[in-house]
Amino acid sequence: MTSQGRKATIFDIAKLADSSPSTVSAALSDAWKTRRISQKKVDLIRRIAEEQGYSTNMQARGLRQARSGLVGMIIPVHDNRYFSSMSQSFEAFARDRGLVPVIASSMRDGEEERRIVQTLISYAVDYIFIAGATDPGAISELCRAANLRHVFVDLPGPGAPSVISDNYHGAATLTRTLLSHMRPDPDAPARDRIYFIGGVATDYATARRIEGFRHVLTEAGCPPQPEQIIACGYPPRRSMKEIAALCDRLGGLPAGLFVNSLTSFEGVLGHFVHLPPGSFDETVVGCYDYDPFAAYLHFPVHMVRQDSHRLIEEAYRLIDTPPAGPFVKEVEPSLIPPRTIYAGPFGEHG
Amino acid sequence: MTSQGRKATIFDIAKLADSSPSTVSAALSDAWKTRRISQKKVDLIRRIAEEQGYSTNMQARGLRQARSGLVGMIIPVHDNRYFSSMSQSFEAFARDRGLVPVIASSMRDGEEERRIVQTLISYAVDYIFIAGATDPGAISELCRAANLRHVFVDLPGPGAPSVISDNYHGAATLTRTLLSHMRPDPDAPARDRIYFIGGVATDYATARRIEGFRHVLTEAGCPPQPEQIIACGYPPRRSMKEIAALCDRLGGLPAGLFVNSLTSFEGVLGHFVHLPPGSFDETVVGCYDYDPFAAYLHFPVHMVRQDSHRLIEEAYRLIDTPPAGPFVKEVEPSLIPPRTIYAGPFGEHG
DNA sequence: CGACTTTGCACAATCGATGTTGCACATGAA
DNA sequence: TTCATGTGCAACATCGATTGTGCAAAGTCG
Repeated sequence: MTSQGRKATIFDIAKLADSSPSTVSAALSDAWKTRRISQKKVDLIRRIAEEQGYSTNMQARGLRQARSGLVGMIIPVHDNRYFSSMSQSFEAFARDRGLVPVIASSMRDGEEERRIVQTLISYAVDYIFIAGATDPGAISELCRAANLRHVFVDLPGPGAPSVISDNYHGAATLTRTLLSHMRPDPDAPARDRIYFIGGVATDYATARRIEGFRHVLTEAGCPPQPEQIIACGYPPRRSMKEIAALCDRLGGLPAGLFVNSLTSFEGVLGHFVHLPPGSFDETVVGCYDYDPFAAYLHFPVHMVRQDSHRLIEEAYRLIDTPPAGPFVKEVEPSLIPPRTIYAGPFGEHG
Repeated sequence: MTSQGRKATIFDIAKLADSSPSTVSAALSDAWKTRRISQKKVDLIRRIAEEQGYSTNMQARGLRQARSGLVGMIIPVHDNRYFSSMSQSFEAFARDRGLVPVIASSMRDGEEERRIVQTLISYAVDYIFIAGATDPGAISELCRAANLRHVFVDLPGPGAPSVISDNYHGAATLTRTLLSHMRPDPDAPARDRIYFIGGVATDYATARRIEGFRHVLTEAGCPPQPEQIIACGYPPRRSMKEIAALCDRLGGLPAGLFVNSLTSFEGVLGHFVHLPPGSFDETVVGCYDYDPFAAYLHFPVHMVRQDSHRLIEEAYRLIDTPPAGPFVKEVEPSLIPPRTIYAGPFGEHG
C-alpha cells in the first residue's frame, strides 16, 4: 500500500526499486527469465512488492490479455445436495488450475440463464460449464457468438460437448432393485404395481429415467399404464398432493414407489407421516438422488447417487481437450442400499 | 461481433455510427443526458450496438472506475444446507443490486481463507461477506489494508460489523424443549441425563451453544458434568464413535441428546441404525440445524432452523449503512417441531 | 583495439471504457 | 456586424498491467 492509502501498483514498486514498470511486471511473473532480468533485481523487486502488500490488479491484466482467470458455472439452484456438490468439485478443480470459480444459479429460468451467460461474457470468463440448462440451444448460440468455450453438464446441449449422468441405466437399475424386493404376484391389482412420481416429463433427465423405468417393466412383462407415471413437477407440495390422491384411489400405498428426486420425496414423506405405522411394510421405496437422512427413515429406501464429482472431472477433461463434433459422455450413478452412508470426495462433508 | 470474430468494442460501434468512442460510451450509459448527446445519435448508437451484439467489457470499465461490480462471499463449504441457503440468498440480493456474486469456499482452512480474500481484492470486488470465518482477525487486517468493506456472518469478527445467529438462545430454547419432553426423575442416574454432542468447543458458534445448554441445565438445578458435553468435531464418523462409546458406558441411550449439527447427527444415526427398534422410545433428540428428512425419522426430532436469509439480508443492510464502531446484530433462529416441513424463501426449494 | 555478441533494462504501444476539456457551429442579443 | 451563450460532439488522458522493440554497457573474439 502506498502512503496515500491507494493500493500499490507496479509503478509504485518501480519507483521504490529504482527501475521501470515493465521490469517490475516481468520480475513478478515467470517472464523474467526470458526477459533477461538479473536475479538480483528480481529479488529486490519481490521483496519490495511483498513489503508493500502488492497484488496484481486482475482487471488490468485481464484487459491486456483478453482473459480474466475466471471460470463460470451455471446451476439451477445452490440449495440442493446434487448441485452444491457440483459446486464444491467445480471450485476444487478450478483452484487446482489457478482459476477463480464464479457460480451462478438460474432458478431454472431460461431468461435468467441467458442474462448470466451475457454477464459472464462481459467479465471475459475463460470458459463456462452449464449444469441443468433450461435452454441449451440459446446458450450455445450466445457462447458461439462470443467465441466462448463451454460444456454442458447433467443435460446434453447442441454445439458443445456434454457430460451427463446415465439416467436411463440408473433408473433401470433402481427399478429392477425395487421389483426384486416386491412380492411377486401375477394377478396383481393396480395397487400391487410400481409407480413413478415427481419431475417434469419434458425435462431431459426425467424423460430418460422414465424410459429406463418403462423398459424394465416392459421387460418384466408388465408395461406401465399411463397412470403409473406421475410427473407432477419438483416442488414437494405437488408430490404430496399426488401421492395422497394415489393412495386414495388405490385404497392404500402401492407395492412399489420410484421417487424421481429428493424434493419430491420430501413431499411423499409429508404424506407418509400421516399414515398409521406399519403402512409401509408392504411397500418398497426408491429415490433417485441420495440423502444421508433419507437413507435412515424407518422403512428401507433404495437410493441412486449421481457422481457429481466425476461429472465435473469429465467436464474439465472435455474443456481441456475438446473432442471434434458433438460428444456426450455418460457417467454411471451408483445404487446406495438402505442405511448406508456415502462419504464424499471431500472426506466427510462438513 | 465484428467480422474478424472479435467481440465488438465501442470503437467498432463508433466507426459504424460515424461518431467517437466517447460518444458511444456516453450513449450506452445513462451519462448521455448530462453530456449533451442528441436523442437521435443515442438511438442510432443503441440500435447499432444491439445489432452487433455489443456488451461492455467489464474489465475495462472496472479498471477505469476502480471497481468491478463483483461482490464476494466466503463460506466454509458449499455442500451444506445452511451455507448453500446463504449462497442462494446472497446471490438473490446481489442481483437485485445489479452486482455479480462470487462465492468461494474455504474448507475451514485459515490459509485458504486468506488466499481467497487476496484473490477477491485482486479482482477489485466492491465488498465481501465472510461466513463462518476461521481467522476473522487476519481477514479484517487484509481488508483494512486494501480498504475493502466487509461484514462477518455467522461469527463475529473484529474491525467490521457482524451478523450472527443467536446461538445462545437457540441452544437454550432447544435444551428447554428437550428437558420438557424428558421424564422428570430427581434421582436420575447418569443415563437419565441429557448429552451434548458434536462441534468444536473453541468454535464460536459451538461455544455459544454450549453456554446456552449449560445455562438451562444449571437453571434447572442439574448443571452438566464435563462428560455430558462431547465436542468431538463435525465429521459424522467422530460422533458415531462417540455415541457408541457413550451408549456403552451408560448401558443404553441417554434420556436426552442435543446434537450440534446435521453432520454430527448423521453419525449419530449411523449408530442408531444398529440398535434394536424401540430403543429410542425413552430418548428425546434435538438437532441444531434443520433438514426436512431428519424431521421425518421414526422418532421425533426437534430441530433448530437458523434463518440464513435474514442473516444475509441484515448483512447487506450493514454494508449499505455501516454502523460506527464494532456492531453485532443477532438473528433469532426458530424451533421446528418434529414432522414439520419448512418452506424456504425461494418457494419450495428445488 | 575494433567488430560483434550478449546482458540488462527502459521506453512506448496496447487492451477497452470513462470523463474532462476544448472546439466548431448555431442562436440570440446588442 | 459583434460578442455572448448554448449545443453537440471529438480528442485526449487515464486506469494498471503486459509485451514488442530499442539501446546502452559489458563481455568475447580475432
